[in-house]
Amino acid sequence: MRLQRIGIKLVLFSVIDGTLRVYSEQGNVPSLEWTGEKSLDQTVDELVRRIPGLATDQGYREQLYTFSSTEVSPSAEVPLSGTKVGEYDVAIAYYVLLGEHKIPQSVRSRWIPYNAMTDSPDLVTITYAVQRLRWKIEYTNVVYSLLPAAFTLGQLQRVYEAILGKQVDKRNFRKKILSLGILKDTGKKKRTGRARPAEAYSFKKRTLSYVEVL
Amino acid sequence: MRLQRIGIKLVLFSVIDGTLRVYSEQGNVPSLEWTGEKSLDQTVDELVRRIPGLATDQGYREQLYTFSSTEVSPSAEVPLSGTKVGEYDVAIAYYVLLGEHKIPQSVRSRWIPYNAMTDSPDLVTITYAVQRLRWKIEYTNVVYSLLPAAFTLGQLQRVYEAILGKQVDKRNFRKKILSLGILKDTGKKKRTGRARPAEAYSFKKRTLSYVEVL
DNA sequence: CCAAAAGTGTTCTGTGTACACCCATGA
DNA sequence: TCATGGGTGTACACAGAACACTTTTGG
Repeated sequence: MRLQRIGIKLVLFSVIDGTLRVYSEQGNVPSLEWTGEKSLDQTVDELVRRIPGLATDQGYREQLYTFSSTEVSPSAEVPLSGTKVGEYDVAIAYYVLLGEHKIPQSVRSRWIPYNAMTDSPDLVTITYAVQRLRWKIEYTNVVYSLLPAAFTLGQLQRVYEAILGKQVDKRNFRKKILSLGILKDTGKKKRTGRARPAEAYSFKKRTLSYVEVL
Repeated sequence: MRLQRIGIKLVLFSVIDGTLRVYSEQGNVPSLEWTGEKSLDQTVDELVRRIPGLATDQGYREQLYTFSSTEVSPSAEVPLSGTKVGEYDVAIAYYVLLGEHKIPQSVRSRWIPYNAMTDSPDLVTITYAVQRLRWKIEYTNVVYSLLPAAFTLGQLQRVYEAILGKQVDKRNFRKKILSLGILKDTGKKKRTGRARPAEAYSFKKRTLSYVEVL
């Protein structure tokens, strides 16, 4: 029985300055060997805690895929050709969503716009993570994890636009998002720029829930 | 560094006699320890080959999830509470789709209707696999892997109904499936029951392709 | 002639999408 | 007063869903 090295890879997302970004050092996504001493979850926690300025127990987490360095068969989910698992035989990839407000200014230089990661060895993982995230925001309330407790519809829309990579119509966006019934109006106002204050909303639930598409 | 045991679990699906079934022995889904000597893919192959009456390189395969026996954090994808990974510390689950015509009559007794698996220790895995399969047939042509090269629209509809667990309207089903443009009319006829022969269709592509929802 | 499955259209409803202007505020 | 973002309604196109009868065949 050959010794296997199992790694955990973490794609950390945040929407900062209206741009979807990932945390990266030297073009790589954070990773850690899983030794089996702790659970997978605890290992992911540890990986998050190692990121400058972050605590654990923050944000939304989801397992993405388990990549194998020797994978050959066609996979429906992930375009495997070109997949790098780096120094590991198997890498279990996760993504985590963090609100901009939880990331100290001082460490934001390591948060890179995801579409500037084209040369990263982790490109496949990142691309797949973005795809999964795009799917997820369409039919769940996950974006709660990228926003502060209270926010304006404008802020919310900018988060969606950053993730989807395209602009959406303001009126249609509001109509749809309000019809989903996942937001509650706080009755307060909030100013985002230097212009007119906007109504502040919050999520009814700040845990993942699937949206009634009816 | 503690020694970890990594398992591969396999949910084998087929639609037999109009019912979605999984292969099971004593209520368990096939599994195998992954020793690291072969790739994950090769190990899955080996697991398929061990099933009575089956060859490898058959059907559609997709990785589902990597379960950890010590998982505690809430997962969006999979309801983890109650997840059993059996004798392993970590289990990587896959599902495979096989056409009824590839399964010898003599071994069909081990193919159990999926909704009769309520007492299986693999219930969570199976349930999740069914959910993923349901999603997948909505926006891809995966069902090709559950049907012979030529089939009638009636057969196709019965496969959909078995997977979705509900009946669908014949006219609406035909309208939609034909509009997707994934089928081609063979010009031949095929008789399924003892009644009027039906037009035979085949899939334009028998590899996974995503369907243009327009 | 009967049982069994094949085949075929129309109507309604709801959702997505396109689209333009006025309002409140701070600088 | 100007720049900035907030806020609002309508019309059209398309897709999903409901719904019933005739046809072809073998037994």
